Amino acid sequence: MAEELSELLRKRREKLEEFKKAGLDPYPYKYNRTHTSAEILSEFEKIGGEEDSPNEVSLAGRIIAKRGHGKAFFMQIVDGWGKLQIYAKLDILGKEKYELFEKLDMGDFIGVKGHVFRTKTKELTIRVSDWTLLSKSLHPLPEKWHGLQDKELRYRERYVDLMVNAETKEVFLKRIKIVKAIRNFLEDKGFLEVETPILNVLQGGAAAKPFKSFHDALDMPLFLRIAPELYLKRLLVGGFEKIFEMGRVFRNEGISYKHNPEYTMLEVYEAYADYNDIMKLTEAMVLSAIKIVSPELKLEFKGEIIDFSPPWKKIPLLEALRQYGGIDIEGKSEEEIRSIAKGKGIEGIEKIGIGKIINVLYDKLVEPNLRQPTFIIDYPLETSPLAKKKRGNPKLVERFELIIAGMELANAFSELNDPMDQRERLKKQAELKAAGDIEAESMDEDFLKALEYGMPPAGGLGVGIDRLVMLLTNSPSIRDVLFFPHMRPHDNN
RNA sequence: GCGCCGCUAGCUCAAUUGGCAGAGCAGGACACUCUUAAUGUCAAGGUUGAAGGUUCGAUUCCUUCGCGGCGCACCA
Repeated sequence: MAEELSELLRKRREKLEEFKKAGLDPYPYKYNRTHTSAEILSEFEKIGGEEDSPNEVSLAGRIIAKRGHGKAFFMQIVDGWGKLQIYAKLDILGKEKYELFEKLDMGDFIGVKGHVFRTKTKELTIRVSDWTLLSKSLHPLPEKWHGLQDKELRYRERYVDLMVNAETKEVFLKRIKIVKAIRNFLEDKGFLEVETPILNVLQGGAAAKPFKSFHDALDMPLFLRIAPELYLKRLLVGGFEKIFEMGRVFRNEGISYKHNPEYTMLEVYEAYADYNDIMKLTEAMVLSAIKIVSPELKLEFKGEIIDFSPPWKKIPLLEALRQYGGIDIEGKSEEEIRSIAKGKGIEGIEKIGIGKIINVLYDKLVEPNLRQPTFIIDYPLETSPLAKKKRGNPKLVERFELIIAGMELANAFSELNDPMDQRERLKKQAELKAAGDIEAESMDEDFLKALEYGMPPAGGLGVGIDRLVMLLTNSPSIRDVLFFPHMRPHDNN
């Protein structure tokens, strides 16, 4: 193995040995720092050109730049809060400590102690009186000017990407704030955060292909959840009136700029509310997150300006087909709609039902053209087995999706709570499943039993958190907002 | 799953028509006590993603495979 290491890796291992020989522990257990980089910058802001800080500080972090000058040395240290420059001098450290200091590599963690002063170029800097090795780095860092550019490496070795590309870290800090803003918004409104099973006996709550797993002791197959919906509704039955869950769901489907096999979904349920109430809630909640990154409610996404100023457009699906697709299917027979779809070049629709055809028409003709925030409302009954029929039109359901930049951000309905109706709809789903539709819902008798006990009228909402973060951070791919997006493994291990 | 593009030193990138594979940064040696993409001098660093083929000669042309990116399909 040792012979196969490149020059650079070998050199670093040699240095590790040199440090050990000099009596340094390359991996000590702890370090007492008095300040973070940000604390030093704010606390010693007023220090002038000629003076040193009255007290010594200590700082810990990673070396990200080295500038040697013979008998003096500058380095940049980065910690969790920012960067700070340090300055070491042979006179102060003494020959032995200074020569070891010179041997430090980019990427090594050190702790330094010293007074804070301001350099000729007005930069706050620690004058190092003592230093400690905290962790020896054995790999070279990427180029200091361009950083790590290769997308594959950035996703695979995210730790390096985070180390050297400040913009990457920014995106994830924003993600954390966005998630927090949404939690705060819901908690302020009296919603309680709950947790439900991820290992499911049945597949349900969405139209999607699940991942399969297996429980050895129980000797039974399990599915990773595709949505928490049916468990959250059981909680409505149990008496929780305002609840939400933010968590990972898993879908065994293709990967694209807006799809990852596991992603973070927010689901919200409110008793005694309908989809109109949920629409208002959704708008207010998303706006509370947008304010984190853009108080003026306008932002750029992939070169396009998205204006989030409320109120957002609200268009019935059939109306959207007229406006964006140039087709009018209102009151048309199934035959006529099929021929319209064929006329638009939609393939493979002979076997699917009329509701699905309308969905396909919508997906092809409308959704890509919806760039500004828009609620599409009132969907065909057939494709929404968990939503209540629309008041005054039983062919439709009370459902909306929030579309921004051609992406579905949210999906919500007036939740179906009629156990007889729900049983009929799940029966149809079970038939589809038996006929080979792997995305169809399962017949969930326990869920139906819960509904039979009585579930209050309620509105429910699902939000794709990753996609929201994409929009708010101008990230072109879902992989850019996931610390560790799914990647095929490489051969070499 | 299909199509197009990419893969060259640790990193960022060059390489003319198929003719000795190069630079910057990082790393090494030397010099340098306020630099900040520090600077100067010198030396080193490569199975060009993998395997095969065509050719006197392949980073370059062809085939297969791997990984990635983008688009399409599927989906949220």
